[in-house]
Amino acid sequence: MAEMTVAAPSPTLAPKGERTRQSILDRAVDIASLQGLQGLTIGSLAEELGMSKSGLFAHFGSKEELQIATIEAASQRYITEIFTEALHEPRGYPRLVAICNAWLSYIRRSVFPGGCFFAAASFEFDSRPGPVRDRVRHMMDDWMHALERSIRMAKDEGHLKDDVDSAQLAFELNSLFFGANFSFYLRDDQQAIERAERAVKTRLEALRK
Amino acid sequence: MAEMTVAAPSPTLAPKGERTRQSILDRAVDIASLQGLQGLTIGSLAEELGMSKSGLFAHFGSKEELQIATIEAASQRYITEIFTEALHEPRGYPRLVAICNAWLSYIRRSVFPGGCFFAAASFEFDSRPGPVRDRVRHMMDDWMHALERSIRMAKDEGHLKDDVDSAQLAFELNSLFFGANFSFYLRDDQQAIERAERAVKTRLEALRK
DNA sequence: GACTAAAACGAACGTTCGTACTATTTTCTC
DNA sequence: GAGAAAATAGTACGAACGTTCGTTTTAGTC
Repeated sequence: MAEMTVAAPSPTLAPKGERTRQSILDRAVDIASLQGLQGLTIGSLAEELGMSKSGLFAHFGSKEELQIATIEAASQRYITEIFTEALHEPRGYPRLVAICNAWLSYIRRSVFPGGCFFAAASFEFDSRPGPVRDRVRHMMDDWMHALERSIRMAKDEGHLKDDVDSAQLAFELNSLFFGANFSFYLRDDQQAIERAERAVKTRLEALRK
Repeated sequence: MAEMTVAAPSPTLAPKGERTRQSILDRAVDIASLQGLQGLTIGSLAEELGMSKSGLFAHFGSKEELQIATIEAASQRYITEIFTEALHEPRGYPRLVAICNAWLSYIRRSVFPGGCFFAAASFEFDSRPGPVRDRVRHMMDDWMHALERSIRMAKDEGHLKDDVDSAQLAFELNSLFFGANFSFYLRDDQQAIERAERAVKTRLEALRK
């Protein structure tokens, strides 16, 4: 067969393996958000990508490593979605509101096709000790701390009352986010996001200085 | 071997099959709360109960039927735990508070060893169409409606402000419950339940008439 | 363009999955 | 306590699981 390298696939700088790995994980994240991290299987993932089980498997070495890499890939998507735009807002109250809105928008737009990857993973692995649970937990600890930090900044900027308990408020906001996910995806409640918006707004304004 | 029916196993009136079925489901509910409804397998369930796969299988006819029966069994435990005592409280505000406290107590006591069965099932099946999702959804619709009803009763009794939106408040309370489950089981946050209690109390008292 | 290393494949492993069928044991009823 | 009915066990099945291995193809380097 003639060698007709018509055009380089694209001016990608990363080596082939890295590119494939990324495309595997992109798909893995979507599947896991629909079927769970347990329901994510190597065979069906390979089939969807049109590659062999063994070829795919070689990238990770074990199912557990695939799950962990999938969590890592999902983190990146999550962080991008929730923080990227919000960080353009001035620190304090505006940024906090932006984060809340970004979260609810992320649900409405189904950034993960099966709903928030981490809400699902949290409830799937909350009682299954092991490296996968550890990673999910670590990610959620990071997220909660980031949320607390943005609340603390709003206090520091003098936007929220001084006696606001950051961890308490972060707990409440996160609960509303997960509640929105629940009502939106399981109950098909189109009002779920408005409800969460309203609750967030009411709560924040009550604590405003 | 001599027939030594020393004592009737117990003065049970239900036929054998029914008794076995119930003991299977009791165990199935616990396993599913830990491993998920997907992770609940017939083989391991049979082994734990010391019976054959086929013998167990015959009770249900399919894995899907086992899952549905497990959901049904979990509903009963749920309803008992959340409502039985609370219904002794006078209708209105006291009963609403009792339901909230029962929910949080149900988490603290790990009534299901892996955390709330329905929180887990909701996030596991929210995007997986089929009879199992339908049952989970139906159960959760019932639960939310029951919660709304108890809020409406509190309004009718004149305990809550007239402009309280029952569906909105039910959404917020349920979100806090799920949030407590999340923080308690995934993050091992011992304060999770107090936080939820505090948030519930603050919210309810703000709406009190 | 040749050489090397990385990447992907194909086939097979042992195990477990859910399910089907038949035989045996146990329970219930008269 | 005999007979019918229900419950359980045993065995087998095809498919899918995660994983291993040896081979072949591809990509990157001089």
